[in-house]
Amino acid sequence: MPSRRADPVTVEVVELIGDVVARYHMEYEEAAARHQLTGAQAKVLTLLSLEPLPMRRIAQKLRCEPSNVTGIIDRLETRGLVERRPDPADRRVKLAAPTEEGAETAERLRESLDFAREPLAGLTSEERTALRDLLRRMLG
Amino acid sequence: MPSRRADPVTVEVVELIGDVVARYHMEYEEAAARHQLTGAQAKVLTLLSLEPLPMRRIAQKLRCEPSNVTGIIDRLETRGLVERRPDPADRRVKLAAPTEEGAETAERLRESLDFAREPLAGLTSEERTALRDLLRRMLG
DNA sequence: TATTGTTATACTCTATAACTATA
DNA sequence: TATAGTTATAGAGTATAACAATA
Repeated sequence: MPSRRADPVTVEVVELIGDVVARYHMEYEEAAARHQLTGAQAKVLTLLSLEPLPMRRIAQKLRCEPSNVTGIIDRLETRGLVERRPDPADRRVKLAAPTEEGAETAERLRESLDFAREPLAGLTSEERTALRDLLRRMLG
Repeated sequence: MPSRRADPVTVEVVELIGDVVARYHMEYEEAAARHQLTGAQAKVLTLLSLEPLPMRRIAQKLRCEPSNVTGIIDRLETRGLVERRPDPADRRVKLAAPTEEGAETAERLRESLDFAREPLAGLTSEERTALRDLLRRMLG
């Protein structure tokens, strides 16, 4: 039960992280919307652009129930961005994979996702490295 | 159009921030769920625990349409955590305010929201200060 | 029997548009 | 007329439970 009173610096860091989270989400949703995608759809399309995945694996990555993935993939498939392929090794499995258009959309999405790239540009190279090391240590 | 290729350190910092965001959200939703609240309900209850607000102001803070706030407050009110009060200065306005139970719930929620407090404990005082300064500069 | 994906259902959050009561 | 809040509606994401096909 880590409910000890935190020191002022820790409190401020937590608040700043809250600001970062809010800003990240806003920019992510906006970037997705620019491509007529919801946040969840953008996330899945980005995942699949790295490698095709079984529905089950997508649910695990999203930390949601598999039944939800059906709808998300349905909507991406309707738009021609994703397709379902059989898995030769297991006929129960369906592999979701981006179409050519889906891959292009994922690439444009990645390019337009500049979160923290611009704000980070205001830091010196040494500061960015220091930030990286601190975040690494924080995340364990 | 800031689509210049980012240096490797920047890319890694962006990824780390993505990890922080994911973890923050997971822990926030879990803390809310422990009190039978959704993320949106927890956010609103926390806002109102600082000061009662007109419906319109809540929508602005949440960056959503005012019509959505009606439902969120409805559900909090049904559970006896929030109440709507008239605004003496403008009879069109309704002020949402936590009940006593709502205030207690908000307080317990705050205590259980230990995100980054534990991970931050692994850093030295100097490191936390450095992290604070870097995040401040990053957020401008 | 166990697993994969789907369907059916219900709830929450979301935006849009139309409505009401005030101002 | 303009503003605050609500209602009505529709779409998306979520969890739960039950189901078919396959392992």
